[in-house]
Amino acid sequence: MAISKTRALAGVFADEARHLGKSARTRARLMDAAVGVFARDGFEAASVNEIARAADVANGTFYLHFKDKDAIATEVALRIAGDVARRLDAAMVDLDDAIERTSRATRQFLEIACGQPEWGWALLRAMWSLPSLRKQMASYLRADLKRGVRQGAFTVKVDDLLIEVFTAMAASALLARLNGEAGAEAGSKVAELQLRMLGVPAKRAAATAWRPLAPEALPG
Amino acid sequence: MAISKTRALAGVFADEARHLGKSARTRARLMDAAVGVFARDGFEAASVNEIARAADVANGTFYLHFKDKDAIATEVALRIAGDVARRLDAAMVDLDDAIERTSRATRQFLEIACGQPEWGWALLRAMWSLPSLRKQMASYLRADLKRGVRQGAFTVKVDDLLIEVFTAMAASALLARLNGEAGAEAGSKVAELQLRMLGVPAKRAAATAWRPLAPEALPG
Amino acid sequence: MAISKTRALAGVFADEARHLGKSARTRARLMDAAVGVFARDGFEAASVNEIARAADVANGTFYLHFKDKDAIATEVALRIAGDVARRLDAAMVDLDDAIERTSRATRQFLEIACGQPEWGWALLRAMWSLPSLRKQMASYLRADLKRGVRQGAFTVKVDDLLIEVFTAMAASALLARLNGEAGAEAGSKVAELQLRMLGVPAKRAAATAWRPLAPEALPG
Amino acid sequence: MAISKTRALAGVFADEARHLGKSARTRARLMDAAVGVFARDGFEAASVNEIARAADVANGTFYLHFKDKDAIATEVALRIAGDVARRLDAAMVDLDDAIERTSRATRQFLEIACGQPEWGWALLRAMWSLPSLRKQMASYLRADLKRGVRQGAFTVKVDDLLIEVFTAMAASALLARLNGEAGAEAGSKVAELQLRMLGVPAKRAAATAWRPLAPEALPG
DNA sequence: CATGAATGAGCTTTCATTCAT
DNA sequence: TATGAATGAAAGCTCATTCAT
Repeated sequence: MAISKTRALAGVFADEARHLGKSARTRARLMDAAVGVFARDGFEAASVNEIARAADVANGTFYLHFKDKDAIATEVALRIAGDVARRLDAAMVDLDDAIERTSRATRQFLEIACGQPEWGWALLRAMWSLPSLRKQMASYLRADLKRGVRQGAFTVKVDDLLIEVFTAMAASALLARLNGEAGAEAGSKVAELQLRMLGVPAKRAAATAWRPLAPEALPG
Repeated sequence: MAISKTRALAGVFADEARHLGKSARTRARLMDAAVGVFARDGFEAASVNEIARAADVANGTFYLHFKDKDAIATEVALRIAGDVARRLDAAMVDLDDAIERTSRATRQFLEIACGQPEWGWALLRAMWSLPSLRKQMASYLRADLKRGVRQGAFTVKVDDLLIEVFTAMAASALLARLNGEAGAEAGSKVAELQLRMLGVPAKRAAATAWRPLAPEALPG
Repeated sequence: MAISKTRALAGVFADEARHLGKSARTRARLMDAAVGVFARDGFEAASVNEIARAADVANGTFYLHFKDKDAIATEVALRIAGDVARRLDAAMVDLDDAIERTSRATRQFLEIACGQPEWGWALLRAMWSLPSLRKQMASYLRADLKRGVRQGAFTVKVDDLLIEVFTAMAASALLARLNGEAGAEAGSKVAELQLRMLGVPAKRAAATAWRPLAPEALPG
Repeated sequence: MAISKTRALAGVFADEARHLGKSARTRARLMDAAVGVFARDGFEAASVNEIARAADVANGTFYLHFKDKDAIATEVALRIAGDVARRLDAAMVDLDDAIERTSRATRQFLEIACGQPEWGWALLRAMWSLPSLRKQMASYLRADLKRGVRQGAFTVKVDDLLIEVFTAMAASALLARLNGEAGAEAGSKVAELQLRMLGVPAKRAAATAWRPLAPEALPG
């Protein structure tokens, strides 16, 4: 516990960089700080000085590590997205059923993003302004949707628009949760709607989406 | 055609104010300019100076007509949303079937927003940063969804989250169209997905969503 | 009483101009408004627009009557100073004793200026920034001081510096009263100090400075 | 002499900060510049940009060192007042006679303030708009006036109004000297008037106020 | 590598002033 | 005369970015 507490304080990136060189550690501190500042002030209102201050480095130091505000924002977003995707993947590595996979992906995505609201906000803002991020997340998703079609579970054509729409549904639920307008059940609600949309019979959709998540599948 | 071209150049608000006093015309010019700047730069990045320049008035003139950027943004967003809602309403005044209404609302919303891409972008950005705008649009939608439940066509619970999700689906399609990633068929695609999600049988959903829109129902 | 109330509402200048042409009346309204705005906001912070608004005329109208803010300020100050001087003069027309005259001048000046705090502030600010105003007020004063020397009551050399110092003493008392730091007795206190400074024996100075002012000598 | 000339050019604050860090030196330059601009334009009319230009730094640099115009004005005024008070105090440390002290305070105050006309103007303007400055200067004065009363030399009641009036007399002499309307004798003249006002017999007042100031008591 | 003082463009806002009506 | 919309210079202030140390 003490360790995880320290982790939280130091920030996830700083923690990962603990054993790297000084430069990498400073860089990581900046990224952790950026996540916090973006989440608090929003991307536009965040200032480089503020990020540097939060990272406890001189403002000039920022520019040794990042070209500008956009650069750190993009990097942070991609790293977060990559991390989230990796965790989702790991949680579903031995799961074959597409319906189950799709439902879990949405539900666990929300759990992870809401468990670390700062990351959640950063992700949300990044999904809005970084198409490349959406593309990255889409590749995992596309595979599962295609799998569902192959398995005869989904009766839709899998194309870019479907991916966008599916993603937007999850994103809107994330926004509602981060805003406090929706509770923990939002994940199941949206997963159910998504499955219905994909052609899963209502009963099956409800059963899958509302089945309790195994504790080991939850974020740690 | 010549006329509609002039209209486009002058901007919709300026056009409406053509016969009003000088003050109202300047105000309208500023609103048209704001639409363009918000659409191009986003709300946060837009500057009052830029809006004034686009409206071809001195920067000080802006403050004769609006207290600040928020004031013009809110007014523009509400006027646009009101205009769109009015047009949707008018097109469906004699339509009773909820499935039909819901499908049409999404499809025509996209037609209208894409027909005037600047308005489309402004709407999209406003929906992101003005919750009040989402609430306003939601009220129309909620009525139709409830109607569908009453008619036995929709098998979902109508709550805030459903509204948000439904709206997000339309918004994601709008984004794809404005980005050029999706074509005119995006409206039907999304409408179909929405109907499936609401519980409409796949066949009926497809039939309704892809039925050609009567020309008179299209925006003029 | 009703009349004097109306006077107060309309402003002194407007009242004086009641029977003049329209232009003169507008001009007078502007001057009354300026007195109020200068007193409330200070000269620097006062804006022409605000004066025009207080006078209930269009902002452009201001420039038909005054070249700029300085012009109206100077004119207002000189008119006020002239008015005050006239009233002081009238109240002392049959008074020969220089000691008495000097004491009364200070005390009644304070009464008048404090009776109309807006005029008081305007005067005070004007005395600070308009040397010409100080010169104007000085001429009356110089006559009385010389009279006192002639009468053998004052044992000082009457020169510019004495006038300035004497005036500054009255002004500082005015400031203290307008600030609420001093009460009605400030006039007598300062008058006594002035007389002592001029060489009047302490007893005589006190007796004169603290003798109740005849009611008819008070401002109406 | 060459050195003292350089000092004058660099400004007193900059000179004091010569051996400090770069930040402190820039800050000092800004304060010197502010003294000059306040003296020339007055506090209200002075602009931050103008101060920065006079200090030969970028406008943004100003805000690295001071929150706003008020902050630098207050600091400058207090530093000047403190400096003047310290010098007066030092020159009178072994002086017991209240009459002598009071006379010297006024005369040397004028010498100091006129020896550095910019500081004189800044002081004058600050006394007008910063009551806190008057209060600070008053505390020294009050002690000497009370001492005079204790010693039986002054026959007045020492209260706030007396302090204000006494201060105003010195200030008016300072103004006259800075304006060029009065010469070096103004100090003695005013000191004499002040002593007479306080109750010192005319002869003694004149003798004290006009006694040549020892050279070592003059500002260096 | 890191620092942090300095920069200056650019933002929001106010306001004295002009001018077509 | 009077109006009031429009102007544009200039104010206060912020912030991404550079650079000497």
